[in-house]
Amino acid sequence: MNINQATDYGFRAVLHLAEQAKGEVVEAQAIAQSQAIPMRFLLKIMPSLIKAGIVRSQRGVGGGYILAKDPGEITLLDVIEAVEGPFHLNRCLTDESFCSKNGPPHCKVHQALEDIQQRLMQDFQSYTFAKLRD
Amino acid sequence: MNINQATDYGFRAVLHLAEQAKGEVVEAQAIAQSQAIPMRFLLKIMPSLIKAGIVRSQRGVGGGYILAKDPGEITLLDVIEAVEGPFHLNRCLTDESFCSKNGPPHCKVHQALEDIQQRLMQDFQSYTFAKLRD
DNA sequence: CTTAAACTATACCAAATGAGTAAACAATAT
DNA sequence: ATATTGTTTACTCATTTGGTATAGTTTAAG
Repeated sequence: MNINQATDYGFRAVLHLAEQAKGEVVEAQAIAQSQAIPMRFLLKIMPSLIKAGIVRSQRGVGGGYILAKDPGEITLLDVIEAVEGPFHLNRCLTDESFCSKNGPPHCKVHQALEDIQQRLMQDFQSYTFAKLRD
Repeated sequence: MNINQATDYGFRAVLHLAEQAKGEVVEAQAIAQSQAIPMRFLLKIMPSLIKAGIVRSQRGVGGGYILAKDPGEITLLDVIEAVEGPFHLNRCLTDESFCSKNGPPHCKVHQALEDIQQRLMQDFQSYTFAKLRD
């Protein structure tokens, strides 16, 4: 029941980019050092942020990373789902077949978890990197 | 970022006990069958519910499990913490040394996660098994 | 048009966790 | 005494986690 390390590093990488002057490209090395993220590991995480449309990259000399959209448009949930995939609190919410009481009506536990999950996702969504940066 | 299977089984085991007439002792076999929980696995989970003061057990012929307190006094959070241990959304909230930006003032991400975690815990706490049972 | 500085894609690895099984043990009602 | 029921501990196997390594691709600059 916790956010994994890759996602945590993702948060900090995006936050670092959000703190730059607009248009500033930052190389992996700089992100890794300033955020205390193992360089190689960061390089493995970045592509998922790119695929999710959160970050853009530039290769070659003078290359690096830059946000693909305004920090106000990027939320904690975006980064979580970019790195970890679709958000689910319980595997019975991922795949009905895991629910020992599946088939409508769902069991009470299932229903409660679904509601809690929805509120939690909204909470994660309410934090943009513009908000976090300030 | 999800609740593990043991905890999910814990929820359903406690719910099953909450659905019994007051004073009714239910044997592991019956819980396992009615909730589709592997018997041996259930037997391994129950002691943590007992240590947490949620359930009591009775050994020997005619033994089994019974809630140690009123279903209205047992919350989803109680079961989660009984089975998984203390609740933390991020390892930097468990152990400061994991936070790349530790030392006050905490980084913005840390602060946000702390707030989200607190609301999530309150949400889990707001579901009692009396509520779930009905 | 070569080169060095970046990122990308795979593959690999050790340790931890997850999900479940097994066997020997302890308590208790009859 | 004994069969029944929970307890404890250990074991197993697969997956995930967190991280490293290596070979490759893109590109600015000389």
